[in-house]
Amino acid sequence: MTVTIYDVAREAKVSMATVSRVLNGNPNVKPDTRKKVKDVIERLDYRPNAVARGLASKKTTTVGVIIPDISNLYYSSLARGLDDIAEMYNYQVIITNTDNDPEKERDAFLSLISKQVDGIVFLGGALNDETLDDIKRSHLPVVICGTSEKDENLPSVNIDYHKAIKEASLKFFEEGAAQISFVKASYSEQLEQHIEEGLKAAYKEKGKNFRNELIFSTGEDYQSGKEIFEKLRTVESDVIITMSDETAIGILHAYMDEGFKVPADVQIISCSNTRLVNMSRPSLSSIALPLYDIGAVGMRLLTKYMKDEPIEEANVILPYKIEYRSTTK
Amino acid sequence: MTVTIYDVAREAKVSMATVSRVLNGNPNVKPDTRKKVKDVIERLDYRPNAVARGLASKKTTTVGVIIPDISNLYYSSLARGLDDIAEMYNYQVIITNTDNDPEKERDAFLSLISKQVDGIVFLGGALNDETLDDIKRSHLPVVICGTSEKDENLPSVNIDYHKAIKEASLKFFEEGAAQISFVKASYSEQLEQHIEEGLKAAYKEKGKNFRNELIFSTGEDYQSGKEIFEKLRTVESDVIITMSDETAIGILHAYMDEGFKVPADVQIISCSNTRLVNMSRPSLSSIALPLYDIGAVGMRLLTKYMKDEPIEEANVILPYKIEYRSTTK
DNA sequence: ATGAAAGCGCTAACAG
DNA sequence: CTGTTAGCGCTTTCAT
Repeated sequence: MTVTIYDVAREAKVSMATVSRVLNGNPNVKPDTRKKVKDVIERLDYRPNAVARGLASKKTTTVGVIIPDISNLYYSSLARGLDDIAEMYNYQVIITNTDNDPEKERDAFLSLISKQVDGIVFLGGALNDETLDDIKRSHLPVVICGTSEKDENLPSVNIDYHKAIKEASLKFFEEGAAQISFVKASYSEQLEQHIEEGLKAAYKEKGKNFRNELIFSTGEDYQSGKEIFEKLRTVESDVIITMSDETAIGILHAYMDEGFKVPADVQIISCSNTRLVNMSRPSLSSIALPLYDIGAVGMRLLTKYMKDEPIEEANVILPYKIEYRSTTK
Repeated sequence: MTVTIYDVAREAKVSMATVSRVLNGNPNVKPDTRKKVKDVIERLDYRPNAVARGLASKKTTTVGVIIPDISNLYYSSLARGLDDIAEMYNYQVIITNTDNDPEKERDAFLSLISKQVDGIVFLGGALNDETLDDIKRSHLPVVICGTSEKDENLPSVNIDYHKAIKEASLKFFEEGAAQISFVKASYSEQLEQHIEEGLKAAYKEKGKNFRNELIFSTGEDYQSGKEIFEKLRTVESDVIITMSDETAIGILHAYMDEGFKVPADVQIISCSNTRLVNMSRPSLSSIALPLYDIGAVGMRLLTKYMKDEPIEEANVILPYKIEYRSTTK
C-alpha cells in the first residue's frame, strides 16, 4: 500500500542501507547508484516516514513551542518569527497554548517530551518552578524568549528591559513629567520586575519620590485597560507605561472618554510594539520590542543547541527602539 | 538511560504486553496487576515514547494546521479555537505558515504527510489545485475552515457568506445607501466570489445598477487599506464592505485623514470581527464571523473523521451576526 | 561503495 | 487475564 524504503531498494536492486544513504545525503554512494535510486524514488513517489526515522535516529526535526495565547498579537508576532526560522532549518513546530496556567504549561511540556521533540522554546509566558524542574531533568535544549525566569541560567533572548524603561522614564522626567505610572499585565513576573526596577532607577536618579501605589496590575487585553482606568486616575500620573499594546489602547480610550486630552493631559506608552500601534488613534507610542526578531533569534539559538554548534552567547540581548508616536508629546 | 516499557515490565514482573494494556486502558487486566504496573510506572517516572507508539499503531495523535499567517489576528483567532479543541481531544498541533504561497502550501502539506499526522486542517487560506490533488491522493482526513474551494467536496466549516453580505447590503440600501463597494483582501478566491455574488444579488433585488468597478482588491493589512483609498474615493460609494478588519481600519483612517466623516459621509463594515473592532475609533462595524468557533468546530469535525465517527454534516454552516458599531449609521 | 542485520520502543494479533 | 512474537519503517554499525 504505502511505499517504503524496502520497495525502493527492491526496485533499484540495492539494499535499503543504500537507499537510506542517498536519502540522507551520505557521500559514500557511487553517483551511478545514487541516480538509479533517485529515479526509483521519484517513480514510486516515495516519501520517507518521519516517524520511523525519528524512532531509529532519535531525532524528530520537530520543536515544541509553549506560548500563553496564540490569538494575542504580542505572542503571535513572536511565534511568526520563530516559525520562519524553524522552517528555514527544516523543523516543524508544535504549538501549545497555556493561558499562563501552570498546569497546562506542565502538561504541554510533558506531552512534548513524549513526542520526542528535539527542543522546546517558551515564548513570552511565565515559567513556574515545576516546569523549571522538568526542564532541568529533561536534558533537552530549551530556549526562553521574551520572558525571564528566576535563576536566569536558561538560554534566552530578550531586550534590556531595565535599561529601556529607565531611558524612557528619564526622558519623560526631563521633559517635564512629574510622575510616571506603570501598568503590569501578568507577563512574566521576573520580567515585570526588571521593568519596575528600571522605573525606580529613573525616579531615584531624578531625586523623585517613588511610591508602590504608582504600579498597577491588570490583564493584557483591551478591556483590562479600560477597567484599570478608574484606579489609575486616582494617582494622577502624567505618564503611563504599560506592558501590553492592547491594555494601552484600553487605557487611552478610557481617558479620552472621560474628556482627557492625550498626550496633552496624560501620555501613554506601551512596552511592546505590535501592529496595533498604528491602528489606534492617536497612534500609540512604544518602547519597541523587536518581537519577530526575538522569536527568530530564539529559534536560531535553539538550532545551535540541537545541532551541538558552539554557542557564543546563551543570553542574547537584542536592541530596542523608543518610538514616539502620538500618545506622547 | 531513558526508561522504556521493557523496564517497567521487568520491574513489575509482567510482560510488556500487559504494560501496554494498562497504558492504553485496555480492560483486560486484573485490577491487582494494573495497580502493580501503575506503581512501577510512577516509581520509574516512565513516559511512553509517542514516536514508537506512532510507528507501531500508525496513529500519531498529531494534526497539521496550514494557515496563511499566524501573526494575523483573523487567522490566529481561528487557530486558537482549533487548538483548544485539539487539546481537549488530546491531539497536538503542528502549525505551518504559508503566506498564501502555493509552493509553501504544498511543502507544508507534504511534510505533514511524512510526519504521519492523523489529519490536516486548512485555516483561512486559499487552496491551490496542486494541493487539492495531493489531498485527494493522501486519503487523509482533511477539513477546511473559513475558506472554500472549487469543487466544494471537502469537509468544511464556514458561514453563509452570500446570505450575510446580501442581508447587510439590502439593509444599507433600504436605509438610503445609493452605492456599495466591496474590497477584497486576497483571502480565498472562491470565498470572495461568494461574497461578490451576494452583493450583486442585493443590487439586483433593489433594481440598482452594479458595476465591476465597485469591487477592489488589496492586501489584508492596515497599510493596504490606506493605499486603496485613492482608488476607492473615485467611485464615491457611500458604503464600503471589506474582508479584513485591518484593511477596514486603514480605509477608515484614510477617509478621516482626508476630512470625511464616518459614518456620516461614508460607512465602513468589515466581514471578519477580530478583537480589532473595539480598538478602532470609531469602533468598527462588522459582519461578525464566529472565528473561534469556526476553528473549534473544524477541529471537532476532524476528530470525527479521524476516529471514524459518523458525520452528520460534512459542510457545516455556522451562524453569523451583523454588528453595527460606530462606522455605520 | 554496498549489504546484512540488529535494533529504536511500542502495538497488536495470537495463543494459551 | 497474560505472555509470546511479529512487525511498524527507518538508521546505523559492522563486515565485506
